[in-house]
Amino acid sequence: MKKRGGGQGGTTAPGGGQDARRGNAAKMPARPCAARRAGGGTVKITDVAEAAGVAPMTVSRVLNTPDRVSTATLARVRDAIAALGYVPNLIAGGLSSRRSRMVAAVVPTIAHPMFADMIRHFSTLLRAANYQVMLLISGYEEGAEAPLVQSVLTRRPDALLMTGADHAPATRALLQGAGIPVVEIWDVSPRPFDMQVGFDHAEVGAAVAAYFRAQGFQRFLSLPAGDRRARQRGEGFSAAVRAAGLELLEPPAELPAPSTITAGREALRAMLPRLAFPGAARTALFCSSDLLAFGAITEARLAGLGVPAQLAVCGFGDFEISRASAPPFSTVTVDGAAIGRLAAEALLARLGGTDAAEGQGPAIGQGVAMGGPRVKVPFHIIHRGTT
Amino acid sequence: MKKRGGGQGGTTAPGGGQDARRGNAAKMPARPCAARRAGGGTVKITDVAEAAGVAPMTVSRVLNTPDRVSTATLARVRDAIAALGYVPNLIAGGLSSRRSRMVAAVVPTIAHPMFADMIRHFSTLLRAANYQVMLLISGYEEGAEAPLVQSVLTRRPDALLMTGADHAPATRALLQGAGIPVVEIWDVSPRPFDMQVGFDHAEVGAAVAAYFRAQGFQRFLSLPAGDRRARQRGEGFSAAVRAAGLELLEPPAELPAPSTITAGREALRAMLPRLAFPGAARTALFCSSDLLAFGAITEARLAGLGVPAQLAVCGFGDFEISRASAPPFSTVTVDGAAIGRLAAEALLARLGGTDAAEGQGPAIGQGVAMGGPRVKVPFHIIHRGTT
DNA sequence: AACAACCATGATATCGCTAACATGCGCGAC
DNA sequence: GTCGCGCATGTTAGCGATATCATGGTTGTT
Repeated sequence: MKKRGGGQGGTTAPGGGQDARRGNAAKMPARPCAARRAGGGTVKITDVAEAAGVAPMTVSRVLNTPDRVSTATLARVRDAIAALGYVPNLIAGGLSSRRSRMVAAVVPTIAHPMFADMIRHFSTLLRAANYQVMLLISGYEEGAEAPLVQSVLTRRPDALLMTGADHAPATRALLQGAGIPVVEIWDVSPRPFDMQVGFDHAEVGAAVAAYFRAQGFQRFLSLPAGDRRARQRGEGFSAAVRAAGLELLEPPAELPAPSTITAGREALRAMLPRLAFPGAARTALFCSSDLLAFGAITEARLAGLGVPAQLAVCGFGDFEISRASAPPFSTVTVDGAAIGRLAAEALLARLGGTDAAEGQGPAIGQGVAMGGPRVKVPFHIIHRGTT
Repeated sequence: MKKRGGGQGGTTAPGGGQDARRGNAAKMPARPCAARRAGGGTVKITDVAEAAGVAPMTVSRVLNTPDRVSTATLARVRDAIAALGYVPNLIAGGLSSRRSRMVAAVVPTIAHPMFADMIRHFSTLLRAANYQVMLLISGYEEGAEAPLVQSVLTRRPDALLMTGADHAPATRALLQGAGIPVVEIWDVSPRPFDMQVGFDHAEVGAAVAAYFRAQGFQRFLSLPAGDRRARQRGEGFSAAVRAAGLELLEPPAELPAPSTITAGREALRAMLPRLAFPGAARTALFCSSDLLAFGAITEARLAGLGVPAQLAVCGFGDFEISRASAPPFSTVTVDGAAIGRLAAEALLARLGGTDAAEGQGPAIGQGVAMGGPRVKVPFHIIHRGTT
């Protein structure tokens, strides 16, 4: 009673026949706003049904399974929808159908170009299948994930994308309870929670070490940022160097996460005494991020250190700056777009293909074979002038 | 009937008394997963109510207005919630209460550090008031906004943040119909849709021009990226130069949006013939983004052009690279964090303060006076070595 | 001592939409 | 001609929570 009287915004519509106005609205398709306001609330499916002279269920079909509605009815209902400016209420629809048509994506940061790329491709594919992506930024703190996941599960996403493969027991329990498809990206682990699309970060470090060794370097340094996967890359590098019995410089204090140019500069400055003395051997530096690498190169040149003559540098991420700064520097590239795409395809396959409204066959067969639940995407070292 | 038999995932629970199992669950708080699975579906509020021996409404109160529940009941219900691993269904709650506890934020890109900053602060404040932020990436295409807004309105956000102040009529109609608070950020316009927190981009350009003129420059160049607000900044700069009757070089073909380092390099390379000939006058360059500025500086130095001796450069955005590259370059800074914060406070004020669950007084009086609906945040030119 | 005011809790009726089943109609097959 | 099948549409009954009003017990007040 009172409920219906006051609109959402708290405004009260002056007295007047609702039904009469709605009847009018159907004949005046040019004034959606007027129609909207007249009702004192928002337009709902029954209003459209009434205007089009059909049952609400038919309107629902027009929106969700238009091919099961006759052409004439379809047109009539669509006209009514346009005339009234009807915007479906997915909250109600979701409650009824038990599908939210929403996929949540948890990433540590959006500032990282590679994550931005991944998300873009992931969203595009899901949107084409009629899912909306809800993006959640978790940061790099370890304990922040579970509350975030709990809060998003509250909205009953149909599927979940998580960054990283190691989760707190609390998080795992939540995911288990939710019973929805989950894809972990950007990392692989021996014990995936559900599906995975990523790569082994330690392998990246090892590959960079091998790459440097093949060029005859005898002295190595690793600068990893403070997050878990950056440390894994650094550790893979250091382990390979140690295994080969070569010299590994001890890095300065731990760097922040996410990485910054400034951190790279400061770390390199701290290392200068061991890099720039007369007769120092060439050193091969691996940075866990291109931002660190750019900072290190900047500082090295300011200090008069030859790059790559005295210090060779390889970054990670293939950010634009690695290509576009002078000189361009070597880095490791991972196809972030592919990760986003593969993750989306993996989820869509589990969700039962694309939506009927846009259906062009199942999402599988797109040229990608999701053999198992675990997909490793390749990475490559790009040789530029700094190695 | 059939509905209740099969769970969400399509699995069927083997025969067995549900009620008996649930009774057990209440006595075995250590096994939430078992409890969850036993029901054949997800745990709902009635399950918790039964386990705690109260009415569903009381459980709802525990979750939403805990101060209206007696201490003893509170504890009992909370135990039951933990024991069953209950995750509230906000889809159902939202339908009933007509509040989604969700605020949608539409931004053109998340790659831009300033947007990332804004969003972070915006989200933090809203989350503290028990709202979730749904982030939507619109890109820089003009027509993409309306469909995006329509699709998000489908989820009935309680409020909306939009980037920019100029929207297509279709978008405005949608917003009007939604009847929710809207804050436009990152720009101000003479005719705000609802609330605004931003600054005048043309003023930025004009200020940079004045700054250069004060240093005696006679020759100017503007490199704006292809998006609307970047062009406004460029236009403000050019207009000021023209108004002063000074020389304004014609820039090369339009740059892309969002801006890149590479675009800055290429644009500067294209301009070299008019900048680097013998006896050329000093030129003052304003770039609509720090990425363009970095590219331009990089290319200028490669071409042997003295910076700032022959080419002075000022960027926009105060990205890390403007501070951390060598040399650091001049730029315009806007407090993105403040925009995010002010936008959040403006919305919260309209939404009626923070949620009761976390309530610590209204959001107003946080030290910021939202006088009118339109807040202009200041910008500053940061002088570094390149001007 | 009687009554109002208040507090904690419960019962009931939706919120707007869709799954599942029901209906009626047209059309081809035998 | 009649049966049966399939299509377009309608009817009914929730989805899981909360707004609102109702209830019974407790406290404070004159």
